Amino acid sequence: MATRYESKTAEPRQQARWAAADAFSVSNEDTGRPKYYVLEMFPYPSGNIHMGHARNYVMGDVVARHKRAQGFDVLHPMGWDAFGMPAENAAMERGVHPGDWTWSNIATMRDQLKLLGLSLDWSREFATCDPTYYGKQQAWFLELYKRGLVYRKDGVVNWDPVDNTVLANEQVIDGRGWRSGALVEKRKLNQWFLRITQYADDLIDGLSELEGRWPDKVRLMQENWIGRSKGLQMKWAFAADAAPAGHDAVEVYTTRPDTLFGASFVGLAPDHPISKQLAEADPRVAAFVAECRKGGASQAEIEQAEKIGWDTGLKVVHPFTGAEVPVWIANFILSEYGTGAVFACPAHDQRDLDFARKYDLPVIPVVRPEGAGDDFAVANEAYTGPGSLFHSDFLNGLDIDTAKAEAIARIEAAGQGEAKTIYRLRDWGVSRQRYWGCPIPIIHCEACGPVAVPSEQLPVELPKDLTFDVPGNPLDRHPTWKHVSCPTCGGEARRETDTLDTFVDSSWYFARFADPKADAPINKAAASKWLPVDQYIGGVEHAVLHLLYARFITRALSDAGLMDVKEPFAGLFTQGMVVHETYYEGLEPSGKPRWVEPSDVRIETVDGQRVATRLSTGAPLTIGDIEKMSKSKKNVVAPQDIIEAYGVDAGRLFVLSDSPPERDVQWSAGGVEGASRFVQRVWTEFDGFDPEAAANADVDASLIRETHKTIKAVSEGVEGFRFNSAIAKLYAFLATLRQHDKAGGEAKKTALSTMARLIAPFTPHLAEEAWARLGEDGMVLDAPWPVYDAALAADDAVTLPIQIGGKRRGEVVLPRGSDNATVEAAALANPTVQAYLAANNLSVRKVIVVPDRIVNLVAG
RNA sequence: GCGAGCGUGGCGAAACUGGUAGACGCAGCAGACUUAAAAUCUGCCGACUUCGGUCUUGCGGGUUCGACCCCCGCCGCUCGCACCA
Repeated sequence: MATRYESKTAEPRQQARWAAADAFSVSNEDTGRPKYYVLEMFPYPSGNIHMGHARNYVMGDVVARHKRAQGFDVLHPMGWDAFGMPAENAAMERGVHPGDWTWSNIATMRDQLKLLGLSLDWSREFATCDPTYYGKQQAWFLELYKRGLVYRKDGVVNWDPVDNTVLANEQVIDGRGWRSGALVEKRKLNQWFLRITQYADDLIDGLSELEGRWPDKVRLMQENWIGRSKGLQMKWAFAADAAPAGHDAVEVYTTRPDTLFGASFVGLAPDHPISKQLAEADPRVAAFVAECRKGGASQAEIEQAEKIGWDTGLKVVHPFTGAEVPVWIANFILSEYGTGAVFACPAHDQRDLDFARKYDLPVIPVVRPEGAGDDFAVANEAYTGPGSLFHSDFLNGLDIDTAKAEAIARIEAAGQGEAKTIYRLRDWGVSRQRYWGCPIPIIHCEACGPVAVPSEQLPVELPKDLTFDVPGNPLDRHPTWKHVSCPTCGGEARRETDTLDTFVDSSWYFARFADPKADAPINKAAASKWLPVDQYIGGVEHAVLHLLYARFITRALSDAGLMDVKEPFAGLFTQGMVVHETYYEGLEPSGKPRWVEPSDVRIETVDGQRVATRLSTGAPLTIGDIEKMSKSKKNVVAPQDIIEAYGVDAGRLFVLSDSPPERDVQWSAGGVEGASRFVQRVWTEFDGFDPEAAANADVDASLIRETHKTIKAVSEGVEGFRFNSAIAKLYAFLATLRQHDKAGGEAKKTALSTMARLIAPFTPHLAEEAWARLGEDGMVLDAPWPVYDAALAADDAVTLPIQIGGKRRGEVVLPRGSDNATVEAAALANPTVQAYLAANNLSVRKVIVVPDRIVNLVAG
């Protein structure tokens, strides 16, 4: 009688074996084996491991275990992205110290994570809030400071009024703070910046090397974010005697110098220095500028906003024709982009056209599509397509690219401007007015200015004795911490009280994992062994945040000689979320649904409809949308509960089996039960295996074929990140094994041994138990990945579908590799085919044979 | 508005470079075992059908011996950027 598989005892037993063998610690010494670095985006210690984490880390674990079986030295570390606002919020709400709160969360989550049976090298674990980590960050920060990549400036910054701190451009989503969701305000502050724009070209150009190993989507998002455009920066001189004081020209930027002959006005941003100067002199201009600022901030408003303008009465001179062109102030011109001023060619730019139509300004087409005549005109839609120049003097007849080059050449020759590449990307503002972050290692001295903290004084540690009862930066309020003497002159000085954006912490942690205890920020030799990360796995939400910052910092640190790698992540996979149906029992008076937890819900099918009832009260429930698991909607399923009920392996299997990894997976109780059944059945196969049972030649041949087909399919599934397909093949292979449950001999044993090794990345505990039950040596963990043999997988006979005119009408079974003439003869002789042809009065005109696949009869 | 992606049974999905659409799982139905239920096992499970078949991958067209796959035009959904000159 077969025994039941007890995950509750088996899983801890196997985890203990791995721990006793220290199975996942990996050495920095050269072993002669190739290296493979698998990394999942490390978690913020928010309190508990949730399903999204679990899916992320299980995917990484599948890759890590598979690569190990393939003979690689696999580095698979784990750490904690431990600085951040929630810790300070907890301090304010509950009076706990952010550090205590964070470290206790880490302890909880580490235990939860260990339940998942991940092949992690825990000896390399660290948290970014540990001075042994952030002190090294301060060291390299100062290195970049020395090299001019860190600077301080007054600037208009994004201010999050809820978190009371500054945000970088990347951290403002739809005008709101990425974390708090509060509407972001503009403030003028003195801030520290990292010169990411210096790497703009390199960051774009590097993307092409990642083709194929990074999702196209992410590469494109980064490219768009950096937003490189090539164009012309040029001066439009004011007409004689008409210049405003202190200005002799308006400097504009354009990507369409080819359309210069179509210029009908020059536009200034409301914040342009000339606009401001005019506003000071004329209250009507001031009123107009104020009108432009009103409502400007939010996206929806910008979209709706009508174009408005103010004719300054000033005129500038066209560089080619000498004609006078009016200067307008317009609300749609951005002061932060380019020079904050443009020349407008309404015929070939929709915004300019909308504006020109409203204010009745000339619209002169200068590019016409192929075939259009001299009368080509635009109505209310600007022409932005390809074509050739006309109405344009010396540019007439040229195509757009040639005309651009020619216009630029003429302007440059005349000394009126030059070709220029500009970027949408701004420097990265890294100052945060918060306590729980890495202190910026700078001391401000009245006499000497900002001075780097000397290296022997690093790390600059955070003080512990603070109060969090008032808003604002607690560091700044600390009675003594900021008062220091100047390292240069010894005079009275003040520490920088801003801390670094936490995205700085996560911009180099992957390099620190190479040797987390190194004296240098990065152990160059160890980093050279392991980096780049071969497979990085995480959510798409970091496409232009973390992933861009990390690429920048890696380049900067390499240029500073701290490491030797430019591109940190050779392969990237962005995984989908874990989502769950929501349930609610009526609405609150406020109109919000009264959410009910899934554990309190029973789903039945009544008359083909899914009906939800509340278990505890029997009340009928409404089934809501399928959404990302979140506490507020109560649609959360905790990994620990699943492990308790079904075991880790069933949970691991389910999060990977139901959807492709890049897509969201919908959690369902039924789904995980199915996975749990699979675990049981696999065990039953191994447990019931009788090594003494007699072999059977026919069964052996088909088992061997299926074994090899499965090896191929599962290997390809794992390598191609199609875990769901790989798992489906494993289910199918189990069905095959079950069909031959009485079989014995070598073929059956090989099939089972292969099964154990193929399931090992997904259900490692079960695989170990099965391996041991089979009497194999050692751990399946160290067993080599099965090798596919095409010859053994090949069927002797193939079933060829017979199509007539592309529709399947019958089939014929023939030996594999039959020649076309044989196939053709067999198809034509097929009784079903003959009957069909006769019934429809058709005769065969042509026969197409795809060897071993299909035969198609063209009939008429 | 611009850019990218997606659309296949009741549901999640599969189909490798154009070659038997719906593998595998969930839900459902029927049966076996059981005093009964659960568990387990076996079978069925796209739609229509006069049981011969016919239709079927969002809609309309095209290319091809053959299209979920390639091309053109629509419709719908999701994501990213958003007055970037």
